[in-house]
Amino acid sequence: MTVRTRVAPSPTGDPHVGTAYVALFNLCFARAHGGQFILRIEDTDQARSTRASETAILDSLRWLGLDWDEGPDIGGDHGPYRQSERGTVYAEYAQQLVDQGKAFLCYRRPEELDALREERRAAGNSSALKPSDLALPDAEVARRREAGEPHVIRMMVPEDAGSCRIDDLLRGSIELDWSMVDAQILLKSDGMPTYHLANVVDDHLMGITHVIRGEEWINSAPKHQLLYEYFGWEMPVLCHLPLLRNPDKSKLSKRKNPTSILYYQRMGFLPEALLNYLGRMGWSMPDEREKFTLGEMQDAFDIQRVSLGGPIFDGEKLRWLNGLWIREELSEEQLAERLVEWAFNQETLHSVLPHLQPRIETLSDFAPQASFLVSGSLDLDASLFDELGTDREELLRQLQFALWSLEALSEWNRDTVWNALKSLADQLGVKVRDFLSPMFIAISGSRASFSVVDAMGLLGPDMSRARVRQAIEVLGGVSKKAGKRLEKEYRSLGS
RNA sequence: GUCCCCUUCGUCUAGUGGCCUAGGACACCGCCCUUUCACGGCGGGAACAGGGGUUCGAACCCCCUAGGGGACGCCA
Repeated sequence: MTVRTRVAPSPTGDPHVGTAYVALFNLCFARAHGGQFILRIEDTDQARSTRASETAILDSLRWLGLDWDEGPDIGGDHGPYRQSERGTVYAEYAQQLVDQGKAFLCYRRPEELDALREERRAAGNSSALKPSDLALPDAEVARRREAGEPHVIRMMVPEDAGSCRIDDLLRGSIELDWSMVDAQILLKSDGMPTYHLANVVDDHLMGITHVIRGEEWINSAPKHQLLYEYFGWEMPVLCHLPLLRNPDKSKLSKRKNPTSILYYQRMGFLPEALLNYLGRMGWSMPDEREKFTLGEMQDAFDIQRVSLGGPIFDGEKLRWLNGLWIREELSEEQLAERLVEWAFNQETLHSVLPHLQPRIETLSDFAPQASFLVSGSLDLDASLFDELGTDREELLRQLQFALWSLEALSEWNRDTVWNALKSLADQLGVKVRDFLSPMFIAISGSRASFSVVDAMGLLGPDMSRARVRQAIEVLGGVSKKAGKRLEKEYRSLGS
């Protein structure tokens, strides 16, 4: 048995807890059956894939204590999609399907696709585009080819009514209508495969027998099954895990909840406890014990004990569990080591001292002034903001805009943060100084602190964003309606 | 809008037809321990979404309704 987890680095490089969640279950399933667990980076989007985001997620998984097997070499290391050589392998498979009439070249332009989808949706049906919808007169195809217009390769899909049966390890058989399945692009115009093609080809070449992934993939299972049929390969067993949710039950997203593993690390959670908590999401030990190690989970693992209701990732119990680990599993010696490792080490001190040495008069000034750097959520008081003399609505607007602009940053350091905030302040016509003062409070909890952008650089993206989010809450929050209005205004800023 | 998945205390869950007047954990409340606060101990309130079947018997099986979620990209 061989199972794998596909890891898609996020555009901002945040290693997502959902990734760790799926990886954990894959690992336990594989190990419980004496099989192999492979990790595979999946990112065929050249525009956003970076080596840094790959490293970030891999490091985070390692920090959690997850380990994986090497897996067969099917060409290139874990960043194969950026190597043109590897790209052609997928192109060859796609071409093979074209030759067999199971895929076709498509010269449609993006605007045409939009129009076609809108038309279908207006007619009251799904927006799945079929081969017949996409067909162009031969002459037009020839014209576009001659003109050197880009094309993609799409897969053929059934056009008539009927349904496709998918077997799921947990849900039994699922019937999905073919009408929902569009002529999926297999090879993009840049020659890179889409996830769907890469997924099937890789899994086959790597001898994957079981695919355990998030529920969000159920709807594309027919495409994958069809591809296996087209290639004449054996289909792996599918298993769809429930999705981790925000407290409002929507799919766990960083807009509503901290989702980055780095955030939890920074918050001072032990990797064992976080992993333990993830193991309690939708799963339970046969004896219902709350605290267990990865090893214990592996040994007791039974995929059938996964419950299907989407669990809400809610930090309260995680905190309790983390406390339990600190109290019961760590000796005083070990706890001291953890603290040093976490923040109280030479390196961290050295990154802070340049900012604080000029500002302290006694050594005892240090801790109070640096405390916000090693705190989780701050004890923020709304009245601090009031002293600024800006009304709350305007403060909320500025903080929300700042948050959005910080959320969009793919690289995080004092300069990128400063550039983002500076240009935002300019666009809003606010003096940087005035714009930054509420940020000071949000980040440090006080009006007097060293440079807020330096502080954000030290705090890192997750904690900084969380602090801004917290400030917004303390100031009364942004209502759904106001949020929409602000979003519109924010979007118009750039143009 | 269309299709799919899901539905036990506020939250995480146990439960796979009789052991269920539904068990545990977090959170909450009360008491005890204690120079404070935590920790710990003891106790309390709190749920089978609704309606129909099937069955001697249904939280568990079937159907309908409702609610929630997901998917519908040259993202993964």
